[in-house]
Amino acid sequence: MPKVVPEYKEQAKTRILKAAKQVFSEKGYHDTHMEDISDELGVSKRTLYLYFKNKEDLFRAMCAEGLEEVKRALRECFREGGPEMACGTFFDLSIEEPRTGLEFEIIAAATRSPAVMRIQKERFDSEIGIVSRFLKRDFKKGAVPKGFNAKRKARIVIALHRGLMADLLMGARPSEVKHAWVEATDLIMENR
Amino acid sequence: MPKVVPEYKEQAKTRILKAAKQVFSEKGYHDTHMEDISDELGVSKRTLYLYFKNKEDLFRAMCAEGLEEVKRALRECFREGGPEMACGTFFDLSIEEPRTGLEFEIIAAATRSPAVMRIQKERFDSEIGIVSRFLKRDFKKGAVPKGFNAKRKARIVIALHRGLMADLLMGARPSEVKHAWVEATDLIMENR
Amino acid sequence: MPKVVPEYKEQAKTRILKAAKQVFSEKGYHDTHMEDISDELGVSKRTLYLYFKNKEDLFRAMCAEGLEEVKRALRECFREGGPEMACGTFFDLSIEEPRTGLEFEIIAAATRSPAVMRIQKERFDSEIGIVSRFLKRDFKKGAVPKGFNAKRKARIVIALHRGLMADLLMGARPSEVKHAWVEATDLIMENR
Amino acid sequence: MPKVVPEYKEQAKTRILKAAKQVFSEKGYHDTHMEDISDELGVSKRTLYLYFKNKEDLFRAMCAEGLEEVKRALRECFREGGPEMACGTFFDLSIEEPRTGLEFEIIAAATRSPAVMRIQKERFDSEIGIVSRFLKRDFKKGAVPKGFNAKRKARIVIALHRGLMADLLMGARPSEVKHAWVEATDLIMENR
DNA sequence: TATGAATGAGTGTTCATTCAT
DNA sequence: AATGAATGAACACTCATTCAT
Repeated sequence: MPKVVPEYKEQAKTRILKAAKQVFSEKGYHDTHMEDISDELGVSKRTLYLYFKNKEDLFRAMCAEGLEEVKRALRECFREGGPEMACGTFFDLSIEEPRTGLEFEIIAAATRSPAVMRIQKERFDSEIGIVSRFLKRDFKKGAVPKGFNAKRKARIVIALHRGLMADLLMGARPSEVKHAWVEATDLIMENR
Repeated sequence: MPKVVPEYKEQAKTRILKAAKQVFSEKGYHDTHMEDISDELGVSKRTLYLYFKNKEDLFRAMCAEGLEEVKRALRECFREGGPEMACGTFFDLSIEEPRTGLEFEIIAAATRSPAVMRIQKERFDSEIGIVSRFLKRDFKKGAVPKGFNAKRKARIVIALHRGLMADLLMGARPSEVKHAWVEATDLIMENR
Repeated sequence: MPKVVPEYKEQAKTRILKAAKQVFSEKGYHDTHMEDISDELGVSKRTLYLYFKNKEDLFRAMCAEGLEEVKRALRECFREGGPEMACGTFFDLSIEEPRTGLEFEIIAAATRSPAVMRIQKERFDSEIGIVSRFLKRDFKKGAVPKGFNAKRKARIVIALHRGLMADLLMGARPSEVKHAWVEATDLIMENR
Repeated sequence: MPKVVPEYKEQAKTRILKAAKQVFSEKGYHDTHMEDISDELGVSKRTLYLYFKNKEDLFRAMCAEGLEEVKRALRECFREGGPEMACGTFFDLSIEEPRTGLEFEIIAAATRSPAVMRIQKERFDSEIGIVSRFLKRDFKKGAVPKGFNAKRKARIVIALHRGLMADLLMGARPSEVKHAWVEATDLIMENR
């Protein structure tokens, strides 16, 4: 069974990360205790330390895990259909999942932890990279407008999305926010 | 003498809030200890409790204080010149001041503290309100385009700004970010 | 009252050190918990941390404190009377005080902690220094024997004493140990 | 096969004890974890528990094991040649092996554990017994001096040795320590 | 015989807060 | 108004030990 072990370990790690994300999202980093996470999983506190060196390590791993998720989601949205439609799907997806301040807490944490910063920077870059690649693809189909800069447009879209998520968190009406998003992405993408 | 006291108290509070903002920005809420703030001021820890009930109270007060600052800054920018120019000034102002994750931490904190939420929501609303009022004013000078919604545009601009600030925090090149901002605000404002 | 404070702090430290010595002697370093020490004093655990950085720091301070005590005791013994008599007094003093393994634990700890090592080395050197000074003085009164080396003799006496203390700890009969000590110091001091 | 098992068990135990001595010497009792010992051996932690009830049991066994070694070494030294020479050899042997505080830690531990105390007392008695037997033998060859007490002399020699080992541990120069040892044993043995 | 996974019980340390002056 | 001293409650983390295989 020696071959099974590493797989099992991976599974265990993944399960812990899922629970961690859940609890960190609910309570925030500092108000989340290792015990909260282990309780969520139904294991002992001690067990977490078999898989992660300490709380910070677990948090970092959770951040890194999130990176993959986002990439997947973005690719999914932009795979087919034009950019406007993709943006719409992307937004709808974003407001579906439970709204937490975790992303913003991570951004704040990044300014104080080089390790988190690295992960988060990579996340931003990935997001921009993925979106800009799709934009390039889509614009190649038509006439590329003068001065078109896919990466810049991607940055705008991603930043706007992040900013509007904060609006939602602060209780803005989803319909209003969505209208803003649609109007903005239309204007940005059309590049008339 | 009795009349002087309340004034003095206000002064003292203001000084504490300034120090608090400084330290909270540097270290974040949880890693900031009351002692750090009192040290920054050169007073005793105990003194802080003469002016604020507890740490959270102090933090809330600091958040509220920030609200006024932002309003002032926004009004300053939009007072004269068209929206494009105002946006430029606003952005330049934003990148001048030391970049910290405090704003994002507050957003995360707001999701867990109704009091902070209230303050932060008010802040968002104020920002949108101020910007939209200026937009209305400016557009009245010209022909108001069909479907023009000042508040929505304001929301977009403010959200985009917030999102791009995160880019800067994560180490994006200021020139790139500024280009994105200029391109986006142009597209959004022109509404062609 | 500002001048009183440092004195008070010294007093508090001293009281803590006394309690610490008591408990460390009884239970040994690792089985002594900070709470045991604070309980002994009737203060809160937290208070100890106002005066000492951590457990190790407290232990080190206690070791250093012991150094002074030993010096005092040795000087007292050798002040008057010839070396034989001094040795007798010294020994009697040693078996009076409660027998604990603390000294040996410190020796062991010294091999793993440079800070403790430094203190303990200083202790050994002081002991040898004090005894050798007295030996020199006493031998000057008579004819100094050929090849007389006060420091070496001092080292022998101190080492022997240390070794015999272990015998006592292991339950050797005090009278037997004292006889051994007297015979040995006689032989070593007479230098016939 | 059934006959082989007990032998194998003994071998395994011996191997564990050797590793234990190694690690306990390096790190001391409390800073040695069962895992350190199993790592040293390349087996699993759990395996240790097949041979020893618990950590303390393992430590006790290691102490007892040391007893035999010391006896062997002492007998070896004193077997031939006069006492002075034996002492020289004994000392040289002592400074050869890696110097650790383990012996002193055991002495300290003995004051708190009756089981360790018993072992250590036996060790002290054995040492004294062996040396005194040799002294008796050697002195019988010549004229036994008046008041000669072999056991007492043995106690002195052993205690002095122990005391000087501490000097070495604290960084005293080996040559100085050896000179002290030679001078002292000469004086003690000659009994002029 | 041997072990990977899991844990219960416990410790040092921290911090916001209060007491007495 | 201001503070030095003190603390209670809490948390991250550790380690010897056992379960199930």
